[in-house]
Amino acid sequence: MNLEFVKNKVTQSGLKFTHQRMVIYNALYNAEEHPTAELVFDQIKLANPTVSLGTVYKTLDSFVQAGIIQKFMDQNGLMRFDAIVEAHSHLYCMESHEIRDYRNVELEKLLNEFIQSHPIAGFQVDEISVVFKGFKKPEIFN
Amino acid sequence: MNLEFVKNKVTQSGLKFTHQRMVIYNALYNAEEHPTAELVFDQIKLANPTVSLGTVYKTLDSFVQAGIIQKFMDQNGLMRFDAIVEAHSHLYCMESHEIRDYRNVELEKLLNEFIQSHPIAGFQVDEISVVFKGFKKPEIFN
DNA sequence: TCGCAAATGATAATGGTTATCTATTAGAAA
DNA sequence: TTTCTAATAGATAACCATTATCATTTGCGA
Repeated sequence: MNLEFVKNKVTQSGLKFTHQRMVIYNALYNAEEHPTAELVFDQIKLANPTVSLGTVYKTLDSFVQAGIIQKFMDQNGLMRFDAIVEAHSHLYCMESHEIRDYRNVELEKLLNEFIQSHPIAGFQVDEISVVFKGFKKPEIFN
Repeated sequence: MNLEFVKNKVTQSGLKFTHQRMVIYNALYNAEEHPTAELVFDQIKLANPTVSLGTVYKTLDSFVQAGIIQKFMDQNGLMRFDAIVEAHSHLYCMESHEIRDYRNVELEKLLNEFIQSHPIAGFQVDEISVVFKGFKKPEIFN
């Protein structure tokens, strides 16, 4: 992971660049799934035993405020974080509760066109998020 | 509200019919928004002061297990309940945090066709839920 | 009407998240 | 480089929606 890249990410929004922020951004950026604060904490604590869980929470929240990461609530009420800021949909496995990204420009186009041509009375749509619920086929999903 | 309708709803899935279940189903069925357990509790407690919050939680959960209502997690990590079991999308107001139903058969058709023609490798989709995030126009939305 | 499994009510426990408060530190200014 | 200060980190307690526990009550089939 490029230190300069992370430093720029953190600094660009006026946040001070600290070791903790470096490590936490890094862990999130490299995570396969959409980790909770606790999962990020577990990921970094071996190499950084002095970083506290509270700092992980606060740091992730700072990143969200700064717009360099996203967060969302999963079906179990856990806050999950995501280094990808672009709009995207999710796959949710109802068995394993895993959550993966799903991006498809055709789908985005389809939805945008739909909402353009079918405006909702009394409501202005800024963002459309789709969750595909189902079951992963284990042999391929990992 | 028709007592027989509620009684059938509750009984059809093998649940015993109690006063509490009558009152709780009723409150949910007539709710405009998608209430939390606590909101349902507030709704019924004046007329039913002996019903406990724990019972509301347990009862709503029984209904979900029985398939006669739905539940979902909102963006703030609150569990919300919904008497409408048919698949439908939601409007989420980022200002007031209100959640409303949105049903559109064209949209459902569009999404089903999309997923038919664009199967996701390693994942079997059973349900598609869409959240339109934006802002309500107060004069119309209520 | 009886008997019992299911449901209720009261209460405590859980656990993810947030708040608080003191010590530390990044980064601007001198 | 040194100094200064607001921002940040760490430790800890508090919060609060939800769940678990358990004794009591009750719907409903026999």
